[in-house]
Amino acid sequence: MVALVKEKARALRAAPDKAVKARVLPVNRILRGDCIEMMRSLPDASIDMIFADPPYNLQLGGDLARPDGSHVDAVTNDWDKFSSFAAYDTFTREWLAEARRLLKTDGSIWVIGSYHNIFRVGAILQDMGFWILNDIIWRKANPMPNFKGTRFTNAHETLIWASKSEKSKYTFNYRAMKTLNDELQMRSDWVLPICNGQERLKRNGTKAHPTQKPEALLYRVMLATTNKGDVVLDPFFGTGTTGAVAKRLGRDWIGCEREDSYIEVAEERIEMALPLDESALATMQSKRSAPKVAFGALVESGWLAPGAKVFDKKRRFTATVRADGSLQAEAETGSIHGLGAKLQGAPSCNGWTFWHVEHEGEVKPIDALRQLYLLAVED
Amino acid sequence: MVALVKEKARALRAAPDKAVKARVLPVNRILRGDCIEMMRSLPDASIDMIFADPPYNLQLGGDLARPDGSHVDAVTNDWDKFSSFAAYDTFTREWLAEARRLLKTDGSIWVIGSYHNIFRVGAILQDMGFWILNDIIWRKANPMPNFKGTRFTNAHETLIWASKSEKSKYTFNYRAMKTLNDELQMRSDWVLPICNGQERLKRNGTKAHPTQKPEALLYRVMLATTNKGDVVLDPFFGTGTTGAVAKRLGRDWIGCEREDSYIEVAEERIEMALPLDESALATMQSKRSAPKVAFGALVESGWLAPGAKVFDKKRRFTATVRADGSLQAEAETGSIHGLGAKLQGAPSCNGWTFWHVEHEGEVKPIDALRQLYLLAVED
DNA sequence: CTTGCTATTGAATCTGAAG
DNA sequence: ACTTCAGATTCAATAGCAA
Repeated sequence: MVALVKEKARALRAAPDKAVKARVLPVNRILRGDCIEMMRSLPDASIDMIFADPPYNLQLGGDLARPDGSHVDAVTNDWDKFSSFAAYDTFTREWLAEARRLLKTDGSIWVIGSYHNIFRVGAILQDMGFWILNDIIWRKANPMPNFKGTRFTNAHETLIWASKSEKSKYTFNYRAMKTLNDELQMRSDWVLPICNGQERLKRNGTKAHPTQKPEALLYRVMLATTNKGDVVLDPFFGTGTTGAVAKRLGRDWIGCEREDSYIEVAEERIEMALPLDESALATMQSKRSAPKVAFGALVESGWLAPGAKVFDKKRRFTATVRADGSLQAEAETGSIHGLGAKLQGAPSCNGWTFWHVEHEGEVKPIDALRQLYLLAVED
Repeated sequence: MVALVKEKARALRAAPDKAVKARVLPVNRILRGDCIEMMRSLPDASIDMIFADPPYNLQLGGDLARPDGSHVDAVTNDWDKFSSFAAYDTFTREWLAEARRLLKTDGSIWVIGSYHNIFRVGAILQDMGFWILNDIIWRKANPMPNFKGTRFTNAHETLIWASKSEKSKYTFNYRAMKTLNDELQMRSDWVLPICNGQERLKRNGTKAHPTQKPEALLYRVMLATTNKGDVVLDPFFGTGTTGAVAKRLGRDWIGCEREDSYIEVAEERIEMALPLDESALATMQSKRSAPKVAFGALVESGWLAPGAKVFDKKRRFTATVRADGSLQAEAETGSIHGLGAKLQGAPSCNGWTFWHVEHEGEVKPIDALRQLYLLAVED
């Protein structure tokens, strides 16, 4: 078994294309069984992102009744019972160790929980060398009230997003998140409704799973921290929200699940999920991934003549464009960035937005010329 | 010393009236020195509530500059430096052990932190036998942005509220909280602005303390979980927000603080604090903010599928919805507002009223979908 | 006195590819 | 593993000053 796993890992590193991935990884399938054992069958460093919704260890007391006398359907399943915090910690370390082995160097992991378990999970993540990137608050738009009036209404859950290590070059689709949030940076608190209505899966008229997560939550997680074609693993698959959203978003997925009844519901659900087509899947790209244009290219191709004057917005500084794309301001010379930084006495400067020109009677940053150049060069 | 402490504890249990309390407890005073040593001088089971704002162990890297080149004034104080997680844990266990000894059987403790430290604090609290009652999210109305676009904006801090044990008959003023929240149960997420403006204490023109907490936060904590005349201890007193609010609410307080400069500011501040009348309370506690709806939220939650077509009223322009909530019209992409403006050649555009969809056989502005979404999401 | 513009600032684990 | 350098990147609130 171990030899097989190693061979698979080699294959994956050697040629990570689609066919190879499908051959060495059981992609888009549910692995039936204990998640730790199932993870052991997968090769090292093969997973891009892990989403985990482990048991919360809720420690509920007796039955809970609403003020009208009706019974509250609490999470009382065996899988949520642990004899002690120590037992829960052992369980957590075991599945996280496998998760860590499976993650690629630049991969990241999400874990969701409540105050019952999330502090233990977070501390263990840190102890194991994961690097916390954010803690995210899912603020429930419609939480269950605190019927007895003994505490604050528990109206949120916490997600931890962590990279495999401090050095990981993790995926974060900043532009897509900013777009999704009406052109403001996406914050660490997310307002989303809980999973109910049509979305809530039923079996024989009752809820198929006690803690089904809303697809909107997974949608945001996956859009933010994976790319198309990435492999997402969910060790506690349940009714397959992760798989359904992954399929819609063009990501590959692997799920681990013990309970036959959940697997059955999940398979049916994912079967029915429709993948989005290419154009709908596209997201706003960050400038970082855009093709680079050297300032010199604008000079070469005549968008800006050598000898032209550029200046900062307040016209405190003026410089002359030289034939090689460098700038000169009195005795100082340098690149658009370097000279801008030098003149301001700043550690760095984005010359594209710092320097301006007069173009068609208007003052514009030279970045505007770059945009025009790019449009002209395309096709 | 130990004998004296025991005698004090006896006196306190025997006759816990005001005069005795003042004789055996250094009430309404700042204890100058290391918090663990200072706590050792106080008698067992003498404190009703502890509010602690310990160092967060931020582990910051190098300098950080804003996009405009200005410098971010980070927390670089020695008191926030620890050599490792293990060292931080040891420190945490030590001060929490004293805190636990000082707490009355039915007392409770609040600890505030960020993802850097709060998971460790929470796990240690549980290991020591404290019983977590809620984790509370302080959603900052005006957090510092993520200047480099590398993560989600860190827009909240976490508070843990725990009783001394599972059996504690802790104080929770349910009615007061409900009144404060417009007759709705107070939730576990609190929207409050950060401490700035007039409230932010200055010394020689610069902030007196790098991490001063807003009084509104302490106000809610104390109003919810203490009664008038209770003794509140703050082991990390800083500039004395806890003391100022305690005085205004008619609670007694004890603070521990090492730094002379903080003590000086705190003493002056508390001296000036006046008991506040009830009517002022309503204005200083901000109501729950109506969450704004981003167009992306409609996409995430399935009200509008990626790939759907939107168009202006006269159907001059058509665009396709993409996965991140951006729109695409031929070669152009952008947000609902930005693309609307671009296509019309207008300086700006309200995308909510400009773009329309077909919904239930009718053409409606997408704003109508937003209204439906809000109705569905409201409590 | 009001309105509008600009500058400042807040618990921050804050770049990445090429050489 | 190191350095170098192009160049990407910010939201809300408050204070101060000008009009």
